[in-house]
Amino acid sequence: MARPSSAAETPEPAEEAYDLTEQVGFIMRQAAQRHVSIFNEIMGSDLTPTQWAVLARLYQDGGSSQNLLGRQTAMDAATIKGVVDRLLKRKLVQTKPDPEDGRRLIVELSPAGIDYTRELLPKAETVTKVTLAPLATNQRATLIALLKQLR
Amino acid sequence: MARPSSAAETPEPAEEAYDLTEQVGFIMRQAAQRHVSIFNEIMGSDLTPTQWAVLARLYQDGGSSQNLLGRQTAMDAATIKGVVDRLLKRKLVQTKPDPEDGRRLIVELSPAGIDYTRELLPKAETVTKVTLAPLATNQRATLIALLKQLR
DNA sequence: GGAATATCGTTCGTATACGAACGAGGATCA
DNA sequence: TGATCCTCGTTCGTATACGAACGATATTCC
Repeated sequence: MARPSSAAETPEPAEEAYDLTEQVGFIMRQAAQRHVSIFNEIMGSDLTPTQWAVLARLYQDGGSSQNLLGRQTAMDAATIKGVVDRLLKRKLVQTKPDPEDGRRLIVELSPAGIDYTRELLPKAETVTKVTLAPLATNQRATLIALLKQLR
Repeated sequence: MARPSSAAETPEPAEEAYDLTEQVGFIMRQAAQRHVSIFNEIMGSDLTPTQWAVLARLYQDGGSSQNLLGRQTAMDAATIKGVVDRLLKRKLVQTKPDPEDGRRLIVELSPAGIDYTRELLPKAETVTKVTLAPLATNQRATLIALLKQLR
């Protein structure tokens, strides 16, 4: 019962067809969208994830130069500038020149920004909890460990 | 040797401080950034991940209405319009009214778009491979399974 | 048939995201 | 000291991303 073989046949067993919906990038984009949606629901639409990243970073470690702040929050120089500008407009952060380096602009939380950030911290923790809610406890640590390896 | 208890003390053991760099959202954003960077290196800067998503989806399943296409590629109506417009300008897709529904605009690959997509398929597979390269084989399946649960 | 409702595509405004280019300031080293 | 190189902040242009509102068309239901 052997099949007749022909030169045109490809001998490879089941060459996987490209399926967009199975690619990491596509799935990760969807997961990120869901996360942002949860963020907006819980934190309110007046603060974005990147803006929160800046506030949280400044709250944790105090002020730093604008470019360094960008590196710490995973934004390039152009992006962090826009974010800082918008936080400045809302007076949640304040800036001053670095006395030790004329190129640098030090960004730090304003007193109002400190209060604002402190009040939002519990909500931020909830965002993470809700995002990870579909996973079992041990799966959450696994996911985070795997994602860290992809950075 | 019991500690004197006071009303101000919190009895909880080791309240976890909020650390931005340990939150899924932040880590996922970094992983996504790395992925896009790999995508741009391999696919060339003349095509974005979302544009590729549209081409790949149309290549797999043929034309569909613009809004449906957006849902299939995880973009809202406003976003998919911009993406389709830019692909139209490059003549990689073409549109026509749906004869069965006067509201719908059918989007499909142009002949040039079919060729273009077919040529890029191997590179798209490479993008996924390179993105997942830091992980062991079994970890890759785990990561994808976990991300799918977060959508 | 006709009214309420839903979907489709479009437009506007705002916010990331990032490559590229630029001038000003700082560091290195001959 | 001076030339070279690097870093910092800024600006421009392009591309997602999405809420909100709008008119046009379909569908549903009475």
